[in-house]
Amino acid sequence: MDGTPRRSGPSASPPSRRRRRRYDSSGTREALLAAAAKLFAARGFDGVPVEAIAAEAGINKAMINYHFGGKRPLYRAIVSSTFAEIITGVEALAASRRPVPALLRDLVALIGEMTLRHPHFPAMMLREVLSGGRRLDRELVGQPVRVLGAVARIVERGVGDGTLRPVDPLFTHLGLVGSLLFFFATASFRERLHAEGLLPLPPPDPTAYIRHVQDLITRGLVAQGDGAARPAGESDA
Amino acid sequence: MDGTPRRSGPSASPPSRRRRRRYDSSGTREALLAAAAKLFAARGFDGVPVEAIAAEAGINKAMINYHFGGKRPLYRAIVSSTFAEIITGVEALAASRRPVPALLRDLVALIGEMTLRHPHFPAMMLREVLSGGRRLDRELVGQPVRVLGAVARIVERGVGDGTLRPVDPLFTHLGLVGSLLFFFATASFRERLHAEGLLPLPPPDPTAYIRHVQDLITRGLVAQGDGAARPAGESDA
DNA sequence: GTCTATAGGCTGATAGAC
DNA sequence: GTCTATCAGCCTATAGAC
Repeated sequence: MDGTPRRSGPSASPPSRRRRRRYDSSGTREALLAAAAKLFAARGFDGVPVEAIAAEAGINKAMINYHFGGKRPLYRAIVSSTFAEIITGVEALAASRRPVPALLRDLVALIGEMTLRHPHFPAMMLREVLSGGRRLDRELVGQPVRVLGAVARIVERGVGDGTLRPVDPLFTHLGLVGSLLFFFATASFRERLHAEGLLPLPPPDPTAYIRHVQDLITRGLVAQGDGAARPAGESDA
Repeated sequence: MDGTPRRSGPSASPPSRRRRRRYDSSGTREALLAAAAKLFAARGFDGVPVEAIAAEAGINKAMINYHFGGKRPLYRAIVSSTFAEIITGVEALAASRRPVPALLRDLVALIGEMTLRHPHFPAMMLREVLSGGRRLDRELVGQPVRVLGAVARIVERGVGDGTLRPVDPLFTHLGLVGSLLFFFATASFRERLHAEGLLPLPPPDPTAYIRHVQDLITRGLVAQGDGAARPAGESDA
Protein backbone atom coordinates (compact mmCIF):
# COMPACT_ATOMS: atom_id res chain seq x y z
CA MET A 1 0.00 0.00 0.00
CA ASP A 2 2.81 2.46 0.36
CA GLY A 3 4.82 3.27 -2.63
CA THR A 4 8.44 3.28 -3.29
CA PRO A 5 8.60 5.88 -6.01
CA ARG A 6 10.01 4.62 -9.26
CA ARG A 7 11.99 6.80 -11.57
CA SER A 8 12.51 6.12 -15.23
CA GLY A 9 15.37 8.47 -15.92
CA PRO A 10 18.73 8.73 -14.20
CA SER A 11 18.01 7.45 -10.76
CA ALA A 12 19.30 9.90 -8.20
CA SER A 13 16.28 11.79 -6.88
CA PRO A 14 15.27 11.09 -3.27
CA PRO A 15 12.04 9.11 -2.85
CA SER A 16 10.66 11.58 -0.38
CA ARG A 17 10.24 14.30 -2.94
CA ARG A 18 7.80 12.33 -5.03
CA ARG A 19 4.12 12.59 -4.32
CA ARG A 20 2.98 9.79 -2.07
CA ARG A 21 0.63 7.38 -3.81
CA ARG A 22 -2.44 6.17 -2.01
CA TYR A 23 -2.75 2.89 -3.89
CA ASP A 24 -0.56 0.13 -5.20
CA SER A 25 3.15 -0.10 -4.82
CA SER A 26 4.23 -0.03 -8.42
CA GLY A 27 1.75 0.33 -11.25
CA THR A 28 0.01 3.54 -12.12
CA ARG A 29 -2.71 1.65 -13.92
CA GLU A 30 -3.70 -0.35 -10.87
CA ALA A 31 -3.66 2.70 -8.64
CA LEU A 32 -6.02 4.49 -11.02
CA LEU A 33 -8.30 1.47 -11.29
CA ALA A 34 -8.58 1.18 -7.52
CA ALA A 35 -9.14 4.89 -6.96
CA ALA A 36 -11.70 5.10 -9.74
CA ALA A 37 -13.63 2.06 -8.53
CA LYS A 38 -13.93 3.56 -5.08
CA LEU A 39 -15.14 6.92 -6.31
CA PHE A 40 -17.45 5.64 -9.05
CA ALA A 41 -19.10 3.37 -6.50
CA ALA A 42 -19.68 6.21 -4.09
CA ARG A 43 -20.74 8.96 -6.48
CA GLY A 44 -21.50 7.45 -9.83
CA PHE A 45 -19.83 8.06 -13.15
CA ASP A 46 -21.11 11.59 -13.62
CA GLY A 47 -20.44 12.53 -10.02
CA VAL A 48 -16.70 11.99 -10.24
CA PRO A 49 -14.35 14.43 -11.96
CA VAL A 50 -11.23 12.81 -13.39
CA GLU A 51 -9.35 15.28 -11.25
CA ALA A 52 -10.75 13.57 -8.16
CA ILE A 53 -9.66 10.14 -9.36
CA ALA A 54 -6.16 11.40 -9.98
CA ALA A 55 -6.00 13.03 -6.55
CA GLU A 56 -7.30 9.91 -4.82
CA ALA A 57 -4.62 7.86 -6.56
CA GLY A 58 -1.93 10.46 -6.02
CA ILE A 59 -1.29 10.57 -9.73
CA ASN A 60 -1.55 13.23 -12.36
CA LYS A 61 -4.82 13.60 -14.16
CA ALA A 62 -3.26 13.33 -17.60
CA MET A 63 -2.28 9.75 -16.81
CA ILE A 64 -5.88 8.67 -17.15
CA ASN A 65 -5.85 9.57 -20.78
CA TYR A 66 -2.41 8.16 -21.30
CA HIS A 67 -3.21 4.76 -19.79
CA PHE A 68 -6.88 4.33 -20.58
CA GLY A 69 -7.75 6.81 -23.28
CA GLY A 70 -10.32 8.69 -21.26
CA LYS A 71 -12.74 8.53 -18.39
CA ARG A 72 -15.26 6.22 -20.05
CA PRO A 73 -12.74 3.56 -21.08
CA LEU A 74 -11.39 3.58 -17.53
CA TYR A 75 -14.90 3.01 -16.24
CA ARG A 76 -15.50 0.19 -18.69
CA ALA A 77 -12.24 -1.49 -17.78
CA ILE A 78 -13.38 -1.72 -14.18
CA VAL A 79 -16.87 -2.99 -14.93
CA SER A 80 -15.66 -5.45 -17.48
CA SER A 81 -12.97 -7.07 -15.38
CA THR A 82 -14.99 -7.45 -12.20
CA PHE A 83 -17.91 -8.84 -14.16
CA ALA A 84 -15.67 -11.30 -15.93
CA GLU A 85 -14.55 -12.60 -12.58
CA ILE A 86 -18.04 -13.17 -11.30
CA ILE A 87 -19.15 -14.80 -14.53
CA THR A 88 -16.31 -17.29 -14.24
CA GLY A 89 -17.35 -18.15 -10.72
CA VAL A 90 -21.06 -18.45 -11.36
CA GLU A 91 -20.66 -20.50 -14.53
CA ALA A 92 -18.37 -22.89 -12.67
CA LEU A 93 -21.14 -23.38 -10.12
CA ALA A 94 -23.70 -23.90 -12.86
CA ALA A 95 -21.54 -26.63 -14.36
CA SER A 96 -21.20 -28.44 -11.05
CA ARG A 97 -23.30 -31.50 -10.29
CA ARG A 98 -23.61 -30.80 -6.58
CA PRO A 99 -27.11 -30.80 -5.12
CA VAL A 100 -28.90 -27.60 -6.08
CA PRO A 101 -29.65 -26.35 -2.55
CA ALA A 102 -25.95 -26.52 -1.69
CA LEU A 103 -25.13 -24.81 -4.97
CA LEU A 104 -27.43 -21.91 -4.14
CA ARG A 105 -25.70 -21.50 -0.81
CA ASP A 106 -22.37 -21.50 -2.65
CA LEU A 107 -23.69 -18.85 -4.99
CA VAL A 108 -24.56 -16.56 -2.12
CA ALA A 109 -21.16 -17.14 -0.54
CA LEU A 110 -19.48 -16.46 -3.88
CA ILE A 111 -21.00 -13.02 -4.14
CA GLY A 112 -19.86 -12.37 -0.60
CA GLU A 113 -16.30 -13.33 -1.48
CA MET A 114 -16.39 -11.19 -4.59
CA THR A 115 -17.33 -8.25 -2.44
CA LEU A 116 -14.43 -8.90 -0.12
CA ARG A 117 -12.02 -8.76 -3.04
CA HIS A 118 -13.78 -5.89 -4.80
CA PRO A 119 -15.56 -3.83 -2.16
CA HIS A 120 -16.90 -1.34 -4.67
CA PHE A 121 -18.27 -3.87 -7.08
CA PRO A 122 -21.86 -4.01 -5.73
CA ALA A 123 -22.49 -0.28 -5.88
CA MET A 124 -20.94 0.04 -9.33
CA MET A 125 -23.01 -2.82 -10.70
CA LEU A 126 -26.16 -1.47 -9.17
CA ARG A 127 -25.59 1.96 -10.60
CA GLU A 128 -24.89 0.57 -14.03
CA VAL A 129 -28.07 -1.52 -14.26
CA LEU A 130 -30.01 1.41 -12.83
CA SER A 131 -28.79 3.42 -15.79
CA GLY A 132 -29.93 0.71 -18.15
CA GLY A 133 -26.36 -0.23 -18.98
CA ARG A 134 -26.11 2.96 -20.97
CA ARG A 135 -22.33 3.12 -20.73
CA LEU A 136 -21.78 -0.48 -21.77
CA ASP A 137 -21.34 -1.51 -25.37
CA ARG A 138 -23.22 -4.47 -26.76
CA GLU A 139 -20.56 -6.91 -25.66
CA LEU A 140 -20.58 -5.70 -22.08
CA VAL A 141 -24.36 -5.58 -21.59
CA GLY A 142 -24.34 -9.28 -22.29
CA GLN A 143 -22.38 -9.92 -19.09
CA PRO A 144 -25.31 -9.59 -16.67
CA VAL A 145 -27.30 -11.86 -18.94
CA ARG A 146 -24.69 -14.59 -18.63
CA VAL A 147 -24.88 -14.39 -14.84
CA LEU A 148 -28.65 -14.62 -15.01
CA GLY A 149 -28.39 -17.57 -17.38
CA ALA A 150 -26.09 -19.49 -15.08
CA VAL A 151 -28.29 -18.92 -12.03
CA ALA A 152 -31.38 -19.82 -14.03
CA ARG A 153 -29.81 -23.12 -15.10
CA ILE A 154 -29.11 -24.02 -11.48
CA VAL A 155 -32.64 -23.19 -10.40
CA GLU A 156 -34.18 -25.04 -13.34
CA ARG A 157 -32.22 -28.14 -12.53
CA GLY A 158 -33.40 -27.95 -8.93
CA VAL A 159 -37.01 -27.57 -9.97
CA GLY A 160 -36.62 -30.39 -12.46
CA ASP A 161 -35.18 -32.90 -10.03
CA GLY A 162 -37.66 -31.95 -7.33
CA THR A 163 -35.23 -30.52 -4.79
CA LEU A 164 -36.74 -27.05 -5.25
CA ARG A 165 -40.32 -25.90 -5.28
CA PRO A 166 -41.52 -24.91 -8.76
CA VAL A 167 -40.16 -21.38 -8.51
CA ASP A 168 -39.49 -18.94 -11.32
CA PRO A 169 -35.75 -18.90 -12.18
CA LEU A 170 -35.70 -15.22 -13.09
CA PHE A 171 -37.49 -14.21 -9.91
CA THR A 172 -35.17 -16.33 -7.85
CA HIS A 173 -32.15 -14.73 -9.46
CA LEU A 174 -33.50 -11.22 -8.96
CA GLY A 175 -34.41 -11.75 -5.33
CA LEU A 176 -31.07 -13.28 -4.54
CA VAL A 177 -28.87 -10.81 -6.33
CA GLY A 178 -31.02 -7.87 -5.35
CA SER A 179 -30.92 -8.50 -1.65
CA LEU A 180 -27.17 -9.14 -1.69
CA LEU A 181 -26.17 -6.17 -3.82
CA PHE A 182 -28.44 -3.93 -1.80
CA PHE A 183 -26.91 -5.03 1.45
CA PHE A 184 -23.32 -4.48 0.38
CA ALA A 185 -23.95 -1.33 -1.61
CA THR A 186 -25.68 0.37 1.29
CA ALA A 187 -23.15 -0.56 3.95
CA SER A 188 -21.49 2.84 3.81
CA PHE A 189 -24.83 4.56 4.25
CA ARG A 190 -25.48 2.57 7.41
CA GLU A 191 -22.04 3.50 8.67
CA ARG A 192 -22.80 7.14 8.14
CA LEU A 193 -26.10 6.84 9.97
CA HIS A 194 -24.42 5.09 12.84
CA ALA A 195 -21.65 7.68 13.02
CA GLU A 196 -24.26 10.42 13.26
CA GLY A 197 -26.13 8.59 15.96
CA LEU A 198 -29.22 8.12 13.82
CA LEU A 199 -28.84 4.37 13.84
CA PRO A 200 -28.31 2.95 17.32
CA LEU A 201 -27.21 -0.49 16.13
CA PRO A 202 -23.63 -0.98 15.01
CA PRO A 203 -23.19 -1.92 11.34
CA PRO A 204 -23.85 -5.65 11.06
CA ASP A 205 -21.36 -8.34 10.13
CA PRO A 206 -21.48 -9.13 6.39
CA THR A 207 -20.93 -12.85 6.92
CA ALA A 208 -23.92 -12.95 9.23
CA TYR A 209 -26.05 -11.46 6.48
CA ILE A 210 -24.69 -14.02 4.03
CA ARG A 211 -25.87 -16.74 6.39
CA HIS A 212 -29.23 -15.05 6.76
CA VAL A 213 -29.78 -15.10 3.00
CA GLN A 214 -28.54 -18.66 2.67
CA ASP A 215 -30.98 -19.69 5.33
CA LEU A 216 -33.80 -17.77 3.74
CA ILE A 217 -33.44 -19.39 0.34
CA THR A 218 -33.01 -22.82 1.85
CA ARG A 219 -36.27 -22.49 3.74
CA GLY A 220 -38.02 -20.52 1.04
CA LEU A 221 -37.09 -22.46 -2.07
CA VAL A 222 -36.29 -26.01 -1.09
CA ALA A 223 -39.15 -28.46 -1.48
CA GLN A 224 -41.01 -29.31 1.70
CA GLY A 225 -39.07 -30.86 4.50
CA ASP A 226 -35.60 -30.92 3.00
CA GLY A 227 -33.94 -27.76 4.09
CA ALA A 228 -35.82 -26.71 7.16
CA ALA A 229 -33.47 -28.22 9.70
CA ARG A 230 -30.23 -27.54 7.90
CA PRO A 231 -27.25 -27.08 10.22
CA ALA A 232 -26.21 -23.91 8.40
CA GLY A 233 -22.67 -23.06 7.50
CA GLU A 234 -21.44 -25.60 5.02
CA SER A 235 -20.31 -23.32 2.26
CA ASP A 236 -19.74 -20.01 3.91
CA ALA A 237 -17.17 -17.50 2.81
CA MET B 1 -36.62 19.61 -29.76
CA ASP B 2 -39.88 20.77 -31.23
CA GLY B 3 -40.16 24.39 -30.31
CA THR B 4 -42.27 26.54 -32.55
CA PRO B 5 -40.25 29.71 -32.27
CA ARG B 6 -42.15 32.09 -30.06
CA ARG B 7 -42.49 35.72 -30.86
CA SER B 8 -42.48 38.21 -28.08
CA GLY B 9 -44.71 40.69 -29.85
CA PRO B 10 -48.34 41.63 -29.07
CA SER B 11 -50.35 38.89 -27.49
CA ALA B 12 -52.83 37.62 -30.07
CA SER B 13 -51.35 34.13 -30.19
CA PRO B 14 -53.91 31.25 -30.00
CA PRO B 15 -53.48 28.50 -27.41
CA SER B 16 -52.48 26.04 -30.09
CA ARG B 17 -49.31 27.93 -30.79
CA ARG B 18 -48.15 27.37 -27.26
CA ARG B 19 -45.57 24.67 -26.70
CA ARG B 20 -47.24 21.39 -25.88
CA ARG B 21 -46.50 20.20 -22.36
CA ARG B 22 -45.62 16.59 -21.83
CA TYR B 23 -46.89 16.39 -18.26
CA ASP B 24 -49.81 17.66 -16.29
CA SER B 25 -52.54 19.79 -17.71
CA SER B 26 -52.22 22.86 -15.55
CA GLY B 27 -49.43 23.22 -13.01
CA THR B 28 -45.90 23.92 -14.03
CA ARG B 29 -44.64 22.65 -10.70
CA GLU B 30 -46.15 19.21 -11.11
CA ALA B 31 -44.91 18.92 -14.68
CA LEU B 32 -41.39 19.69 -13.52
CA LEU B 33 -41.61 17.26 -10.60
CA ALA B 34 -42.76 14.44 -12.87
CA ALA B 35 -40.17 15.12 -15.54
CA ALA B 36 -37.37 15.43 -13.02
CA ALA B 37 -38.32 12.22 -11.19
CA LYS B 38 -38.22 10.30 -14.43
CA LEU B 39 -34.84 11.63 -15.48
CA PHE B 40 -33.19 11.51 -12.06
CA ALA B 41 -34.26 7.88 -11.73
CA ALA B 42 -32.78 6.98 -15.09
CA ARG B 43 -29.55 8.94 -14.99
CA GLY B 44 -28.92 10.12 -11.48
CA PHE B 45 -28.71 13.65 -10.15
CA ASP B 46 -25.40 14.48 -11.79
CA GLY B 47 -26.39 12.87 -15.07
CA VAL B 48 -29.30 15.21 -15.72
CA PRO B 49 -28.87 18.80 -16.92
CA VAL B 50 -31.69 21.10 -15.87
CA GLU B 51 -32.09 21.81 -19.55
CA ALA B 52 -33.15 18.19 -20.05
CA ILE B 53 -35.73 18.40 -17.29
CA ALA B 54 -37.19 21.53 -18.80
CA ALA B 55 -37.33 19.96 -22.25
CA GLU B 56 -38.93 16.77 -20.92
CA ALA B 57 -41.59 18.87 -19.21
CA GLY B 58 -41.99 21.21 -22.16
CA ILE B 59 -41.22 24.15 -19.93
CA ASN B 60 -38.52 26.74 -19.86
CA LYS B 61 -35.46 25.98 -17.83
CA ALA B 62 -35.64 29.19 -15.84
CA MET B 63 -38.88 27.93 -14.29
CA ILE B 64 -36.93 25.44 -12.22
CA ASN B 65 -35.26 28.24 -10.39
CA TYR B 66 -38.42 30.25 -10.16
CA HIS B 67 -40.50 27.45 -8.65
CA PHE B 68 -37.94 25.46 -6.69
CA GLY B 69 -34.93 27.67 -6.24
CA GLY B 70 -32.52 25.38 -8.07
CA LYS B 71 -31.80 21.85 -9.15
CA ARG B 72 -30.99 20.49 -5.69
CA PRO B 73 -34.14 21.78 -3.99
CA LEU B 74 -36.17 20.27 -6.82
CA TYR B 75 -34.45 16.94 -6.21
CA ARG B 76 -35.07 17.13 -2.48
CA ALA B 77 -38.71 17.97 -3.00
CA ILE B 78 -39.17 14.73 -4.92
CA VAL B 79 -37.27 12.52 -2.49
CA SER B 80 -38.91 14.06 0.51
CA SER B 81 -42.49 13.75 -0.66
CA THR B 82 -42.27 10.19 -1.94
CA PHE B 83 -40.49 9.10 1.22
CA ALA B 84 -43.10 10.78 3.36
CA GLU B 85 -45.77 8.78 1.61
CA ILE B 86 -44.07 5.46 2.20
CA ILE B 87 -43.35 6.29 5.83
CA THR B 88 -47.01 6.98 6.41
CA GLY B 89 -47.94 3.64 4.92
CA VAL B 90 -45.32 1.57 6.70
CA GLU B 91 -45.92 3.15 10.09
CA ALA B 92 -49.63 2.48 9.71
CA LEU B 93 -48.80 -1.17 9.18
CA ALA B 94 -46.49 -1.21 12.19
CA ALA B 95 -49.29 0.17 14.36
CA SER B 96 -51.72 -2.51 13.22
CA ARG B 97 -52.44 -5.54 15.38
CA ARG B 98 -52.94 -7.94 12.51
CA PRO B 99 -50.93 -11.16 12.58
CA VAL B 100 -47.33 -10.46 11.64
CA PRO B 101 -47.09 -12.81 8.65
CA ALA B 102 -50.07 -11.09 7.04
CA LEU B 103 -48.52 -7.73 7.87
CA LEU B 104 -45.33 -8.65 6.10
CA ARG B 105 -47.31 -9.60 3.02
CA ASP B 106 -49.05 -6.25 3.24
CA LEU B 107 -45.72 -4.52 3.48
CA VAL B 108 -44.52 -6.13 0.27
CA ALA B 109 -47.77 -5.21 -1.46
CA LEU B 110 -47.48 -1.65 -0.18
CA ILE B 111 -44.12 -1.15 -1.83
CA GLY B 112 -45.62 -2.54 -5.02
CA GLU B 113 -48.46 -0.03 -4.88
CA MET B 114 -46.06 2.81 -4.17
CA THR B 115 -44.19 1.89 -7.30
CA LEU B 116 -47.37 1.96 -9.34
CA ARG B 117 -48.05 5.51 -8.20
CA HIS B 118 -44.43 6.64 -8.37
CA PRO B 119 -42.69 4.50 -11.00
CA HIS B 120 -39.39 6.26 -10.53
CA PHE B 121 -39.31 6.01 -6.78
CA PRO B 122 -37.27 2.78 -6.48
CA ALA B 123 -34.41 3.90 -8.68
CA MET B 124 -34.24 7.31 -7.03
CA MET B 125 -34.18 5.82 -3.53
CA LEU B 126 -31.58 3.30 -4.50
CA ARG B 127 -29.33 5.92 -6.01
CA GLU B 128 -29.67 8.13 -2.98
CA VAL B 129 -28.70 5.46 -0.44
CA LEU B 130 -25.90 4.36 -2.76
CA SER B 131 -24.56 7.88 -2.47
CA GLY B 132 -24.78 7.69 1.29
CA GLY B 133 -27.61 10.20 1.37
CA ARG B 134 -25.13 12.91 0.49
CA ARG B 135 -27.76 15.24 -0.93
CA LEU B 136 -30.11 14.89 2.01
CA ASP B 137 -29.96 17.20 4.99
CA ARG B 138 -30.09 15.79 8.47
CA GLU B 139 -33.86 15.82 8.56
CA LEU B 140 -34.19 13.87 5.33
CA VAL B 141 -31.60 11.16 6.08
CA GLY B 142 -33.77 10.24 9.03
CA GLN B 143 -36.55 9.11 6.69
CA PRO B 144 -35.03 5.76 5.72
CA VAL B 145 -34.37 5.11 9.39
CA ARG B 146 -38.04 5.55 10.19
CA VAL B 147 -38.95 2.98 7.54
CA LEU B 148 -36.41 0.59 8.98
CA GLY B 149 -37.73 1.21 12.47
CA ALA B 150 -41.30 0.42 11.49
CA VAL B 151 -40.34 -2.79 9.72
CA ALA B 152 -38.13 -3.80 12.62
CA ARG B 153 -41.01 -3.33 15.07
CA ILE B 154 -43.21 -5.63 13.00
CA VAL B 155 -40.52 -8.30 12.81
CA GLU B 156 -39.73 -8.04 16.52
CA ARG B 157 -43.35 -8.50 17.44
CA GLY B 158 -43.53 -11.59 15.23
CA VAL B 159 -40.40 -13.06 16.79
CA GLY B 160 -41.74 -12.22 20.23
CA ASP B 161 -45.11 -13.88 19.80
CA GLY B 162 -43.60 -16.91 18.12
CA THR B 163 -45.14 -16.49 14.69
CA LEU B 164 -41.73 -15.85 13.17
CA ARG B 165 -38.45 -17.69 13.53
CA PRO B 166 -35.89 -15.76 15.59
CA VAL B 167 -34.68 -13.70 12.63
CA ASP B 168 -32.71 -10.47 12.72
CA PRO B 169 -35.04 -7.50 12.12
CA LEU B 170 -32.44 -5.44 10.26
CA PHE B 171 -31.52 -8.33 7.97
CA THR B 172 -35.14 -9.02 7.29
CA HIS B 173 -35.75 -5.41 6.38
CA LEU B 174 -32.70 -5.26 4.12
CA GLY B 175 -33.52 -8.47 2.31
CA LEU B 176 -37.10 -7.45 1.75
CA VAL B 177 -36.52 -3.89 0.64
CA GLY B 178 -33.43 -4.81 -1.33
CA SER B 179 -35.05 -7.46 -3.45
CA LEU B 180 -38.08 -5.27 -4.15
CA LEU B 181 -36.23 -2.07 -5.01
CA PHE B 182 -33.81 -4.02 -7.17
CA PHE B 183 -36.60 -5.63 -9.11
CA PHE B 184 -38.43 -2.41 -9.86
CA ALA B 185 -35.37 -0.28 -10.42
CA THR B 186 -33.94 -2.68 -12.99
CA ALA B 187 -37.15 -3.19 -14.96
CA SER B 188 -36.09 -0.74 -17.65
CA PHE B 189 -32.77 -2.51 -18.04
CA ARG B 190 -34.57 -5.81 -18.66
CA GLU B 191 -36.78 -4.08 -21.20
CA ARG B 192 -33.75 -2.84 -23.05
CA LEU B 193 -32.18 -6.29 -23.05
CA HIS B 194 -35.38 -7.78 -24.36
CA ALA B 195 -35.71 -5.15 -27.06
CA GLU B 196 -32.19 -5.93 -28.23
CA GLY B 197 -32.89 -9.63 -28.28
CA LEU B 198 -30.36 -10.38 -25.55
CA LEU B 199 -33.04 -11.56 -23.16
CA PRO B 200 -35.40 -14.09 -24.75
CA LEU B 201 -38.00 -13.89 -21.97
CA PRO B 202 -40.49 -11.04 -22.02
CA PRO B 203 -40.26 -8.65 -19.04
CA PRO B 204 -42.09 -10.32 -16.16
CA ASP B 205 -45.28 -9.11 -14.51
CA PRO B 206 -44.57 -7.00 -11.41
CA THR B 207 -47.49 -8.42 -9.46
CA ALA B 208 -46.17 -11.92 -10.05
CA TYR B 209 -42.89 -10.88 -8.50
CA ILE B 210 -44.72 -9.35 -5.55
CA ARG B 211 -46.38 -12.70 -4.97
CA HIS B 212 -43.03 -14.46 -5.31
CA VAL B 213 -41.52 -12.33 -2.56
CA GLN B 214 -44.57 -12.67 -0.34
CA ASP B 215 -44.32 -16.40 -0.71
CA LEU B 216 -40.64 -16.43 -0.03
CA ILE B 217 -40.88 -14.54 3.23
CA THR B 218 -43.83 -16.57 4.35
CA ARG B 219 -41.92 -19.79 3.88
CA GLY B 220 -38.59 -18.37 4.92
CA LEU B 221 -39.52 -16.43 8.04
CA VAL B 222 -42.66 -17.91 9.50
CA ALA B 223 -42.12 -20.41 12.28
CA GLN B 224 -42.37 -24.06 11.31
CA GLY B 225 -45.63 -25.25 9.83
CA ASP B 226 -47.59 -22.02 9.83
CA GLY B 227 -47.04 -20.50 6.46
CA ALA B 228 -46.03 -23.39 4.29
CA ALA B 229 -49.49 -24.17 2.97
CA ARG B 230 -50.75 -20.61 2.65
CA PRO B 231 -53.26 -20.11 -0.18
CA ALA B 232 -51.36 -17.06 -1.40
CA GLY B 233 -52.99 -13.85 -2.48
CA GLU B 234 -54.70 -12.30 0.50
CA SER B 235 -53.19 -8.87 0.48
CA ASP B 236 -51.96 -8.35 -3.02
CA ALA B 237 -51.74 -5.03 -4.74
C1' DG C 1 -45.27 33.55 -14.46
C1' DT C 2 -42.82 32.75 -18.44
C1' DC C 3 -39.39 33.53 -21.61
C1' DT C 4 -34.40 34.83 -23.87
C1' DA C 5 -29.79 35.82 -23.32
C1' DT C 6 -25.74 35.53 -21.00
C1' DA C 7 -22.51 35.33 -17.23
C1' DG C 8 -19.40 32.46 -14.58
C1' DG C 9 -17.67 28.07 -12.99
C1' DC C 10 -16.25 23.48 -13.73
C1' DT C 11 -14.85 19.51 -16.57
C1' DG C 12 -12.57 16.32 -19.90
C1' DA C 13 -9.11 16.19 -22.91
C1' DT C 14 -4.66 17.51 -25.16
C1' DA C 15 -0.16 19.87 -26.33
C1' DG C 16 4.27 19.88 -25.24
C1' DA C 17 8.34 20.20 -21.83
C1' DC C 18 11.01 16.97 -19.30
C1' DG D 1 5.84 7.78 -18.44
C1' DT D 2 4.85 11.79 -16.03
C1' DC D 3 3.90 16.48 -15.39
C1' DT D 4 2.06 21.63 -16.22
C1' DA D 5 -0.66 24.67 -18.70
C1' DT D 6 -4.53 25.55 -21.32
C1' DC D 7 -8.60 25.35 -24.29
C1' DA D 8 -13.23 24.41 -25.76
C1' DG D 9 -17.66 22.79 -24.24
C1' DC D 10 -21.20 22.28 -21.03
C1' DC D 11 -23.80 23.36 -17.06
C1' DT D 12 -26.28 26.05 -13.32
C1' DA D 13 -28.05 30.10 -12.19
C1' DT D 14 -29.62 34.93 -12.92
C1' DA D 15 -30.83 39.45 -15.09
C1' DG D 16 -34.28 41.55 -17.31
C1' DA D 17 -37.94 41.99 -21.17
C1' DC D 18 -42.66 40.95 -21.62
